[in-house]
Parts: sequence; structure tokens; C-alpha cells
Amino acid sequence: MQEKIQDKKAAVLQATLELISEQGFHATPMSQIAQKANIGVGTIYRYFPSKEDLINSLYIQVKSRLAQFVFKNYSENMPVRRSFIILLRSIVDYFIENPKEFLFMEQYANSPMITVATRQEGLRMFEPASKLFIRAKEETLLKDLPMEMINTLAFGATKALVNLYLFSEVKPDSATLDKGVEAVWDTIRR
Amino acid sequence: MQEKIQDKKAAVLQATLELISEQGFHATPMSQIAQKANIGVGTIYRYFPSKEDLINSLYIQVKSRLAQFVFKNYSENMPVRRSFIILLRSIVDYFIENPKEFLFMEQYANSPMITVATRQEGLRMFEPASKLFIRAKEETLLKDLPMEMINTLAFGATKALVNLYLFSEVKPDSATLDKGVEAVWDTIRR
Amino acid sequence: MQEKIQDKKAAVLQATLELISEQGFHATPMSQIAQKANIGVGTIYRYFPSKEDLINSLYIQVKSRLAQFVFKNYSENMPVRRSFIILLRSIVDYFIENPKEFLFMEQYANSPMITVATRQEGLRMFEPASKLFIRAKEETLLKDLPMEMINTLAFGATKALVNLYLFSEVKPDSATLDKGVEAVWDTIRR
Amino acid sequence: MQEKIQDKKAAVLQATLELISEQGFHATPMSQIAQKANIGVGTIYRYFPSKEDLINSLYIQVKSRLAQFVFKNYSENMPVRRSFIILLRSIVDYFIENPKEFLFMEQYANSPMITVATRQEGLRMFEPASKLFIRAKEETLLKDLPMEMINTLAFGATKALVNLYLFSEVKPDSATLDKGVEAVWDTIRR
DNA sequence: CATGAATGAGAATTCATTCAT
DNA sequence: CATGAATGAATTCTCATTCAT
Repeated sequence: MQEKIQDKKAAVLQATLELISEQGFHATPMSQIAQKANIGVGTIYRYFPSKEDLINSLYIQVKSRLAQFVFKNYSENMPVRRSFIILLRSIVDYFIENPKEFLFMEQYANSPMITVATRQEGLRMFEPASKLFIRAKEETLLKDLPMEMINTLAFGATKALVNLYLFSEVKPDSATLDKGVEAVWDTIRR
Repeated sequence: MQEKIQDKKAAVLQATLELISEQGFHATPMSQIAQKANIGVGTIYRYFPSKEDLINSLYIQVKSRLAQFVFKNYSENMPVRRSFIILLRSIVDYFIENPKEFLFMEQYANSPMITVATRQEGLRMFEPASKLFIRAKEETLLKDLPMEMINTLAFGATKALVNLYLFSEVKPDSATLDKGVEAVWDTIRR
Repeated sequence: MQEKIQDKKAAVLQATLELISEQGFHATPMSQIAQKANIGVGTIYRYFPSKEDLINSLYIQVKSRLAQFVFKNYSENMPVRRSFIILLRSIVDYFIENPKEFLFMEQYANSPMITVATRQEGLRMFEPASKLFIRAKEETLLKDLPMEMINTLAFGATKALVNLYLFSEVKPDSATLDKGVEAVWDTIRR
Repeated sequence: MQEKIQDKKAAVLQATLELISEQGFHATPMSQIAQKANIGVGTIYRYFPSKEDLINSLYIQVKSRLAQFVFKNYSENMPVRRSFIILLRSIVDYFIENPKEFLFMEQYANSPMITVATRQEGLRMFEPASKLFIRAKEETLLKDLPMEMINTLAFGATKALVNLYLFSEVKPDSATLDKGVEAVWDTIRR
């Protein structure tokens, strides 16, 4: 029984992800989500109090899956540079495998529809990454720039790599992506 | 008279930018745009066939203004590195001065509402920048990466700098931004 | 077991009375009734075929309780005036003690949701009162007005007394209510 | 132009009155009101911000019309009893001529949908009646009962007369109604 | 040309009722 | 028997677009 419930909730989230990543939130009626999830419209409201809530839940789910994937092979017992490269490459890999999640994140990460609380919950999942940056700083491996800027530059460039892979006409191969990730390291390393 | 017409068109675009950058496209009714532009709702339709068209026009306008600003002080008769730094720093400056345009661009640059044609028209305005990258490549100053990746990395990181300035709690000063821009150069330089 | 069943049925009716008298019929979902009655939604439908049926049943119940209370101390072996005063005063007393039932009656007595059949069944319970009016008429104690008008005036004024007690800021004491009831008698007495 | 606007607003109010008095508020969708008023659904919202607002406006309109009718032939330069009889008879006449307004008032006068402010605005229109009661009291023509009870009894009985006329099978003729109104006077006169 | 009243398709959401467990 | 998850018809309200003035 419990499984069935989770099934429906998951189906709604999956349908929402697929539709919203392509059409956008406002161009995606609840009725369409219901149809794609093979359930009745009213059923969505058993699991999510409102459309806004639904998208916030989806945000959490995507962030959580990303975190799980990214930190699976991640260990703190590695040299900073290697940890860093693996981390970023994992992000790239995850989004390359899950382009809809990337599209969704790009569109909604900064949207006013995602509440502050949701965003904070999402941030908490990436604390290991923050620790890594702190370690790197302590080892004076990084440029003398504000931590926040280091962060922003690194993730901004990483997202750009994903963007390139997903939308450019000639997709870089894995080795080229590796070089790309190393270029990102060059951005912030001293 | 011709001026008057341009006045109204401009007023509509300006109102749209302000409202849409804060509320989003779907949360901004045409009636509100008309009100802010001090004209009647029907009048908007004399200048823009539809709401979608209006937003595409706005996209072009913003890109065009950015290009104008960025290439004003730009010359091809400078060393590559210097040209590059100036170029990126101009982008940062423009968006710092015009946060609404940045917000708008971040939200709609990848939105399905912007047509392919519009996007291409926007790209054409930045051809001088493409030339710069080609020149850099010829001078073997850049990493051995696909041109497109170089491009993406550079602009992705640059946008990240703007983002940081606009939304982080401690805004970097001009010197720090310069260092940031130089870090972006490190991303792509050989 | 039979008691249990009656328990549930009674719980539903009680919950309905409380919720509907305050929120109104359409503002009271079946789910809320079920919750207040501590049963499942589906269970309501074992006892009442539909929401409309439920409210009709409640109407009968309230009328029936009122009749029981009113005719408990009522006897036909009293002078007409006294019988009459006691009758009306009982009605006032009942509703003062059961304001929710009054609210319910005021709202639904004339509602199109109460069927003609239900209304008639409710009327039948007050036949002793009709007899009293006939007796009064025969004893020429009443004004020379149509029986129905006598009736309507008397009960209309009585309901007004209850209304006053329940909703005015200064509630009349028992003695004043007695005087009020006597005033009602003045309305119809010759 | 101004007339046209008033036409539509009036048409909406009239349609609302007719539908709501027979079906009730919640059983009357906005679409039905629009249809009966021969306008589009959206047009209703140009004149009334919400369905609740619409019903409050209707309440004011009905009360206002009643007041206008009732106080047309009313003068303070008449003996109290005569003033009183005329007043009540006018109320009876108005509602007999406008049964839908009566039905509406009976259903919504005490409904939580009518706001306190609306109710107060409605009360203000009947101040001449309040004055009459005060004058009667000063001339010691009334029973020694609280003013509010006097009021409630009189209007409660009057409404009962209307009810009788509208819904009983044998309608009282005008002379009988006069006697009915006089009986109401007996209710409160000393 | 400019206007904004009018329109109705379409959106989110609710809730009476059913029925598998 | 009792339950409450599932359903989708129905409701209120919004808003892009049109068009008479």
C-alpha cells in the first residue's frame, strides 16, 4: 500500500519534471500533469497542497538526487584538487544523464516560486562541497578571492559545461569534458 | 510624430522589462504593462502583435543595448588578453548597472518563449566577440578546447560574477571584480 | 450492535448540525463531517444516501426533538390562553437551549434543499398545536382572521423572540421573555 | 455610455436576484448569472470584484429599494399608530410585489456572507423607522418592553405576513392584510 | 490612432461520491 | 462493515485579445 502511494507521488513528480522542463511552469496545467501521470487531477492534491508546493517538492527531489549521485563516489580522503575535479565532473555527468533535471534547475533555481526555505533545504545537501572549498582555502590552493566568488565561479562554469553538452551541436566527448573541468579548476586555483 | 510612436513603443518595452523581471512573464498581465506605460491596453497591440512577440522584442532590445555598451570602448587593436578582459568587464558593468536586464536575461535566455530566430538575431550582435576568440586561438593563447566550450566557459563564469554581485550579501568591490574577470581569463588561457 | 449503528448515525447528524449551523451547507464538506463524527467519509453513505438526504434527515430530527420537548409538559386540559403561552414559551426555551438547532432551522426551513415531503413530515409533528388553535377559535378567543394568518403571526413573532435572545447584545431575562410571549398572545387574541 | 454601463451592472444584479432567490447562492454559478444577464462571465468581474461582493451589492440594492418605497408615502406628521400601520403595510406591499427580493432577504439577511459593514449600511436606511419607535415610546403608546424586543416582534410578525401571502395556498386579500398589520400593532401597543 | 469594455477560453482548486481493500 | 484514496465534474476567477467608439 505504502508503495502504491509513493508510486503516485513519484509519478506526479516525474510528469511535472518532464512537462515543466520543456514547457515551463505556467504553460503546464495541472490537468496535463495528471494525464501524464495517469491519475485524476484531484489526486495530485492529495499529495501536494498546491501547484507551488508541487514545484518546490520537485526542486527538493532533484537537488537530493543530484547530491546523492555526486557524493556517492566522493571522499574527503583525497587531495583537494582531485576531490574537486571528481565533484564537478560528477555534477556534469549527472546532468548530462538527466537533462530535464538540468533544464528544470536552470529555470527555477532563481525563480521567486521557490521559497527561501526550500532553497535553504537544498543548500544543506551540499555541505560536503562547502567543506571542500574551506579545506582548499586552508591549504592555500585557491586564488585570493572571496569564498563566495570562488564558489560562484566554479559552479557557474560547471553549469556552462553542461549547457554546452546539452545544447551545442557538437557534443564534447568525455575527455574533452575532463579538460573542461580542469579548466574550471584553473579558474579558482591560485 | 514618429518620435511619439517610438516613445510609446519604448515605454511599453521599459514597463515590460520592469514588471517581468520582478514578477515573471505569466504573472504580468498586459493590462498592468499598459498601466505602467501610461497607455491603453489596446495600444500595445499596435506595436506588438502579441505578448510573446513583445517579450521577444524586449529580448532583442536588451541584447542590443548590451552589445552597444560593450563594444563602445572595444577595439580590435589591442592585445588579446586586454581586449578580452575589457570585454568581460564591460558585460559585468552593464549588468551591474542594469540589474533588471540581467534578471530578465537569466530568466528568458533559455525559455521556450524566445524563438530560435530571436536567439540567432541576438547572437549576431556579438560577432566582434567571436572574432576576438578566433584571434586568440590563432595566437595560441587559449587552451586546446573546442571553441564553443571556451566561449561557454567564459560567459558562464562571467554571468556568475554578475550574479554574485547582484545577489550575494557582501558585494565585491571593483578591484575584486577585476580579479574575478582575470580568473575567468585563467579558465580559458593556455 | 444496533446501538453502535445508532451511535454513528447520531454522531453524523450531530456533527452536521454543528458544522452546518455555523458554516452553512455548502461550506461544509462531507469529509469535515466525517472527521468531526470520528468516522470514515464512506461510512456516512451507509446511513445517508447523499448529502441532501443527510440534511433532510437532520431537519426531521431537529423538528422532532423540538416537538418532543414542547409537548412534554403540554396538556389539552388547560385553558386555551395558558396552553398557548406554555406552548410558545417552550419553543423559546428549546431554541435558547439549542441555538445551533435554531440557526439551522432559520437557514434551511425555507431552503429549496428541504423537500416538500420532508417539510410535510415536519408539520405533522405539530398537530397538537393546530388543535389548540382550532379550540381557541371555537371559543372565539381569537381575532377574526384566517387560521393560517393567526398561525403565521404567532410563530413568526415567537421566532423573533428567540432571535432577539440569541443575537441581541442585551439578552432579555426570563420575565421579559414571558412578557414577550404574552405580547404574542395579544397579536392574535380577540 | 454611462447608461450602458449601468445597464450591465443592473442586469447582473437582476439576474443574480432571480437566480439566487430560487436556487440559493451556492447553487448559482457565475456562468449562469452571466447567461441570464446576457453578458460574458468576465464582464461580471468588471463590476463586482467577487461573487461575495456581488451578493453584498445586491443586499444593499434591495434594502435601498425597499427603503425608498416604504418612506415615499411616509411622513412624521401623523399620529404614531397611523405612521406605524402605514410603515408596516408598505413593507408588506413592497415584498408582495417583489417576492424575489423577499426570498433573497429571508435567506441572506442573517447569512455570514453579508458583511458587518454591509449590514450596517443597510440599517442606516431605516433610521426614520427607528425614530418612529422612539416617538411611540415617548408617547407611552408601547408596552413596557425593551426597545429591541418591540422592534423584533413588529418586524418578525410583519415578515410572517408576507410569508403567508407569498406561500400559503389561500392568499389573504388586502383588507385581511390590513387586519393583520393591525394585529401586529396589538403586539406592541400598550 | 487610441482606448478600454467586453469576451470566453482556460487555469487552479474543491468536494460529493465510489469502490477496492 | 468501515475506510479513505481516487476521481473528475464543476466552480470561481484571470487575462490575452478584439473591436466599437
